[in-house]
Amino acid sequence: MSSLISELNPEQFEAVTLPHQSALVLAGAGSGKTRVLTTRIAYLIQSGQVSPHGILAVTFTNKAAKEMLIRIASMLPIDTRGMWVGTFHGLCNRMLRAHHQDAGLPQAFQILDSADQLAVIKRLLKVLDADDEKFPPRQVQWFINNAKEEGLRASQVEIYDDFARKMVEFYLFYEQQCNKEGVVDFAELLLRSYELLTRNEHLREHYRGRFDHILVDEFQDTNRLQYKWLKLLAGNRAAVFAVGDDDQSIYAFRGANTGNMKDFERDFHISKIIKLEQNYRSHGNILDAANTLIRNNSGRLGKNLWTSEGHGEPIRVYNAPTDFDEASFIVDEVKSLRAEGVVLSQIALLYRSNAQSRVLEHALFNASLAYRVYGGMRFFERQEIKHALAYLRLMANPEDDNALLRIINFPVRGIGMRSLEQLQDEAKRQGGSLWAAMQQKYGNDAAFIPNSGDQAPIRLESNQRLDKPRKGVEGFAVLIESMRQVCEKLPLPEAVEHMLEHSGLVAHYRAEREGADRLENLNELINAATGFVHEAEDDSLTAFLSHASLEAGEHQAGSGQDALQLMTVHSAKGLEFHSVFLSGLEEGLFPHDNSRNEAGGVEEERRLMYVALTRARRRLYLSFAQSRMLHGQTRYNIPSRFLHEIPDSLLKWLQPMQKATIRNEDWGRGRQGSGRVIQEPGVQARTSNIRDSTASQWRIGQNVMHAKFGAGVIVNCEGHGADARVEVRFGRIGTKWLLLEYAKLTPA
DNA sequence: TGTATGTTAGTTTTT
DNA sequence: CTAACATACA
Repeated sequence: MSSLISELNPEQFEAVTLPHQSALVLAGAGSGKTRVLTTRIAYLIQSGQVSPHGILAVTFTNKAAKEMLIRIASMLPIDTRGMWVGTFHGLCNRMLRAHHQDAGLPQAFQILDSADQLAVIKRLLKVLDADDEKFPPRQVQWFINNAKEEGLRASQVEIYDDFARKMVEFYLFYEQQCNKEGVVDFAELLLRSYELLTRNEHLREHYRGRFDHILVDEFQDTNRLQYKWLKLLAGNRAAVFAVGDDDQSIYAFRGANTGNMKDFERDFHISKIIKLEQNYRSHGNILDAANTLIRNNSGRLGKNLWTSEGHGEPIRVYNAPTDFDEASFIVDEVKSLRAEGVVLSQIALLYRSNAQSRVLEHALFNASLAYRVYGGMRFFERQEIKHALAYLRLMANPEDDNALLRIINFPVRGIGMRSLEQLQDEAKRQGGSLWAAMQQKYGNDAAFIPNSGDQAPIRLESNQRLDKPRKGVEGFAVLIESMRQVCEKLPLPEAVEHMLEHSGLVAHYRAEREGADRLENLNELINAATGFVHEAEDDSLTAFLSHASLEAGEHQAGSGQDALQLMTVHSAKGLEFHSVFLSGLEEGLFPHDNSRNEAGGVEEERRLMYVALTRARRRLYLSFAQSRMLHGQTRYNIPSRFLHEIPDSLLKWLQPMQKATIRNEDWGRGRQGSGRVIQEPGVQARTSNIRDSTASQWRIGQNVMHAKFGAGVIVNCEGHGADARVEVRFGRIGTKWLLLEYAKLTPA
């Protein structure tokens, strides 16, 4: 026991050993948040205050949940598999599976991921003959999810105009369709579970009696519904231990509600907030930069990171003429870092939006530096995997129209629009699923399924193709039903293999020119099933399908080789690196243009910046480019306001290497007025102070100052003499056309 | 039914 | 500029 808690600092110790009461722990970046959370769980169990059974710990990502379980297992000699540790969605799924009848769901209900959900909505809008100009499917999806995350059913949504009326109508149809098919989307998992506990007093009391301690990770990311769910589950008995950091709330755009922290204080009568402010990750300068920056936000709960380590190196800032130069600067620095002995996997290249990775990748590729981009297509989202899963889903739950439509003619088996329309009409007439309509049309199971009942299972040798004798819709129905019968009796991996072979998927991709990768992925699906059977408590097909929906899998097969890490700032949250390059620090990019109009948008961007800064342990580079190719156009941006929010004393402005291509413009020096130009070996001073004022004082890309609007950059020029006008992009105001004769512009 | 061309949008993302 | 999506055509 003492070994568990002996190495904690006083605040961590207090948090870990808190008696049975609800608490809010404000855990700064790198302050040992996960450690506190898992150590508390171990402490509670080891000290006999609670059994593993009485704990519920919830996180947002599968990765975090897995990490938590691993750490608990390393501290305690217990089997963690039965513990209620998981994501909100995972735990809700678990609850709904256990009480599917009470929740009004079929036993094998399937989970729709976002893409599936969108497909259902598109289908529905088509059936309703909705104008997809006025009602884009994505917006309908957004509306429905938003409503659900507010805890509202279609019948409960307030209708304030015709548009909302239409949206609610779609929502209602969508609800009915999902119920008919026995499918639930992500938000539905939460909402169903919430409603189940609300309505069913018996169950509510059961779970309230069971969970003495509820622990919540990344509490600042909870949405309204998740908060209500927690509150409902906790009742007035459980101790809720919420850990979070309001300064790292970067998901408001998807419903995260920082207000939950303040509500939590009130609703759970939190008398004292424990703050973890000692940072074990970064050197002082980095923390000072982050602290100063975030102080510009209002309504913070308040927190200041500190370290017992020294100041460390200054933060390096680089002002590049173009995005291309910025990339090559990064490449050069990475090379010298590597020469100093920093491994590539400890270096991160961060950017605000994915589009920015392109120019970086290009430069890295040319320099033959190994890199890995995060955030691409994930395993269970791949087309071929989606197809395979659709077969499995249809076998598990034939009412799943979405799955059926995906594969009824894939691989092609001669089912065209006409047969499909007939089927859909029939389904509409019956008010049932497509599968049901199929049976109606082609007779019931017994009539068209060979070898059903108690006879020996169909023998499926590789030379015997089931889909050969019967074509079209009937053939498809026979195929699915016979595969279902066979797979029922097989262990999961073999069932998957059987399906892959007999569905024709393998043959299809084998015939395809570019199908090798897809075949490999299909093979990997069998491996995934094998792995799942070994790890999971429940190794049924339904459980595997839930797993596939809830856990889309690692982004890419980690090649394992040492490589640079490229990712958005969002995906870097929770990670740390020896060295971090943050590129594209420009107004319009970071903070992003689209955030400027949103309420609290810039503050969220600032929190994002805060997250970015605090990823670095030892060395931090900030860079921006004066011109950048975006959407096929060259954009001229001014440096990000965030750069100006970091004290000069922490920064070291690097100078570009002198190259033959350097243009004689006013780049290559530090921020105006800073006067802090520090030379370092290998880096030369700015090219020249001499400006050719006669030729073109005002040129595109020129930085200027305006008395009223402040710093800007010229993005366009036209006219001559008294008519001469320039278009200037200012940070906050946007772009303006100014007559040179009147606007008092000065070069900056 | 698949290809070919045109159109349009283009933050962040986990479940 | 590109990639994804949609509509048009063979």
